[in-house]
Amino acid sequence: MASDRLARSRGATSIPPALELTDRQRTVLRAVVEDYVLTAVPVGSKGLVDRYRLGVSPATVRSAMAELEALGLLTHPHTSAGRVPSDLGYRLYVESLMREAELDTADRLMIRHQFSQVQLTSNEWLRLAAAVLAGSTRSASVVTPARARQARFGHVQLVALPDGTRLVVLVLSDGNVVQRRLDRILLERTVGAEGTDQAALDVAAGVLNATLAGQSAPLVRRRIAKLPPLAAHVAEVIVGMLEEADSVVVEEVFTDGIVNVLEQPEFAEGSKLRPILEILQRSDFLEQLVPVLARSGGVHVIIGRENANDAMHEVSLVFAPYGAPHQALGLLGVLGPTRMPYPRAIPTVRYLSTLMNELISSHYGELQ
Amino acid sequence: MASDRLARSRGATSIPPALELTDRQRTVLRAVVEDYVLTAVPVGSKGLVDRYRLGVSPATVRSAMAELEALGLLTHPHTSAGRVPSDLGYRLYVESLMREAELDTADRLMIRHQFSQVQLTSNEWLRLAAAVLAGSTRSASVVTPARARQARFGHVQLVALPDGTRLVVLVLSDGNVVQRRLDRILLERTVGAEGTDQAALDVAAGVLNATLAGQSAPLVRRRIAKLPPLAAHVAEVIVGMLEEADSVVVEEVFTDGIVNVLEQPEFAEGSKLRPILEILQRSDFLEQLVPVLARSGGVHVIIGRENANDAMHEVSLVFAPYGAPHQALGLLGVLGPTRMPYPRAIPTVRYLSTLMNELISSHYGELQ
DNA sequence: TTTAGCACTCTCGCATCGAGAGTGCCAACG
DNA sequence: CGTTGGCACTCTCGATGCGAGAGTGCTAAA
Repeated sequence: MASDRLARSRGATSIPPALELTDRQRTVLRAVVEDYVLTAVPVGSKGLVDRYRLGVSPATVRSAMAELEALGLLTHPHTSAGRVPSDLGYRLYVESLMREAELDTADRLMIRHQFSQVQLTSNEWLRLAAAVLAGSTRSASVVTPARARQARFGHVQLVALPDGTRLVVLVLSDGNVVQRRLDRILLERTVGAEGTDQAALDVAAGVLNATLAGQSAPLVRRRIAKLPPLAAHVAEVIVGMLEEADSVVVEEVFTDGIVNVLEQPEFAEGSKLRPILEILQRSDFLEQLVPVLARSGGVHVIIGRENANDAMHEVSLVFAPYGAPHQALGLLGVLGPTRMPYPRAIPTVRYLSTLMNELISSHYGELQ
Repeated sequence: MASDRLARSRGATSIPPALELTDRQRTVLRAVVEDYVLTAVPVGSKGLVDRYRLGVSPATVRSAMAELEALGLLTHPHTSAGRVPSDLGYRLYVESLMREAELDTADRLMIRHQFSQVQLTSNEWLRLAAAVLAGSTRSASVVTPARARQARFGHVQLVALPDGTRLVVLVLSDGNVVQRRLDRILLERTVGAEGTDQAALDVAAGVLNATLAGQSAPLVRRRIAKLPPLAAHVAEVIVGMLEEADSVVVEEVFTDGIVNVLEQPEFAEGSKLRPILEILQRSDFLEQLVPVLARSGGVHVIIGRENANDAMHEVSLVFAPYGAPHQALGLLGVLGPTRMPYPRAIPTVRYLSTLMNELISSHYGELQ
């Protein structure tokens, strides 16, 4: 049950199947992870016994720690420091040791209420999602708009503005709206100056709406030849708009809570948070995530070096897709130090993704 | 000529009118500022003479430095360190000592070319502006979309989508497009289920376009009573859309180059860049800037403690408005340490703001 | 199998110290 | 009289050394 909602991004660091721990080892590992996540200080045997009422002596804990270290689940910063979980240790913790801290009902209600206050189609919606994620997990959060993997024609409106410009407003089948201005000179060259008043535009829009519904860029292109001049000209523009929409996988990134990360002691040195800022500003990285998340839904956790990106050795991601299945896909998640409060982050990301799925499908109705 | 394009945000730290420097003092101050901006190391008399061929002995420079310090233009981190410009020193440098480093023609052409590649109405345009600013000045950059201070009705289209939803696509008179979904239940309650097909919507849109052109939210509201049911219902929604547009001063912030700031030695300690991140994420601060920039166009430079915000003692801003005069107003600029390459930043911000003005007015034509 | 004891190791904080950079002042010079 | 060289003085910075403290690993006993 844990494995279906969590997936590793690379097999390299997955847990060896033979890795079975004794009860004591499991208890100690759990305590070490939770203490270290809380305090950011390498944890020693003495303190652990004190704080977690383990009912055994420090010496016993020490030997358990040594075993866990031999298994690669804990590390030693140096001879005489406490233990710190390794990436593999976190992985094991996340997959089978952790007790998830679900959001309580009051939180859920409040979040739901906030979402009901803003328009689904506005960017405010995504900003809100980012703010909720960041606030609830005290990490940096990322949300990208939900987009169809292949843009399809939904509905077009052609608008003649009083200043003479002609506007194409295209509603994609995933509900997104894109617009583009028609070039005056090009327009006049193809159809002559006379035939582009609002009436003529309405006719053309009618033709396009009747013939292009649900078509992707290449299919629209194939129809162009059979259309009357004005409609054909607009259809060419529409092809461009669809192609542009296809070419962008992650068009915009909404982010919040960078300051949360800044406050973590591991990022006190400014240069350490460079990789995080880069992720948040460049969408390349998130784009790599899209296919992974699209394939299997649910929450994905990527811990430290499990990440292919070298710069992100000390960063963990907790991400989930959202959107309408087979229709539109967006990403949301949090990122912070590997020392992340997973028991909080995972349920929060999961809740938000299901909530947004739900809101989308109830608003859009049973959009074919 | 310098004073009309640069304005101080607060009079408190303005240069005393009686402050007249000898030629030597001016040369030394300029050299100190430029050396410190370059190296981030407090500059001593010896090195200054070596690097800037001042033609006098270190002792002479020392006495000039002492005079400048007495005038409040330089400071001493401690007894035995070199001199560092004070905020006032930077101010004087910016206003009368600096030789601006204009962008060369190749740069201008390249920038212009990049802008010609993207749609004016898309966010890509703003992202590009932010990227250019950040790249050219090696600071963090900020760009906000150009918005009318009061939203006015431009043109409306009502769209019946195949899935049954009804969409309001409103083009504001500043060229921005906003959209909202009509609530099905509310809609049926006011006009009955039958009268909302595309034909009926077209009629209503025609009525609205004929009566509401150029109207602001309160004026639209006054007309509602005289409209037929469907048009009246949509008009109410439009009032909401206009009011929402009015209520947001800075709706979105496009930013780039945070990593540039991160690389500056004064921000090596992570916590130092907190104020900068806050500006970039919260729009409150930028909103305060809007009225200042709107009143007098041109490039504004705010240096360190000239800024009312306490957290920004070590940060300088170089900002300019852009947009169509009396129509739409946006902000763009860079921010970095007070030790900023002003001779580069100021011309870049100025060029970009005039370029964007130009592009906007040529695209939008003579939009009354 | 668990526990207590103990020697050992390594970090961290603190104090010390000398080198180096830079200043301010003064007397001499053109 | 402005400029310059000389010189004593101050302060930071990095290296060094040292002791306290925390934590481990091992071993022998319960």
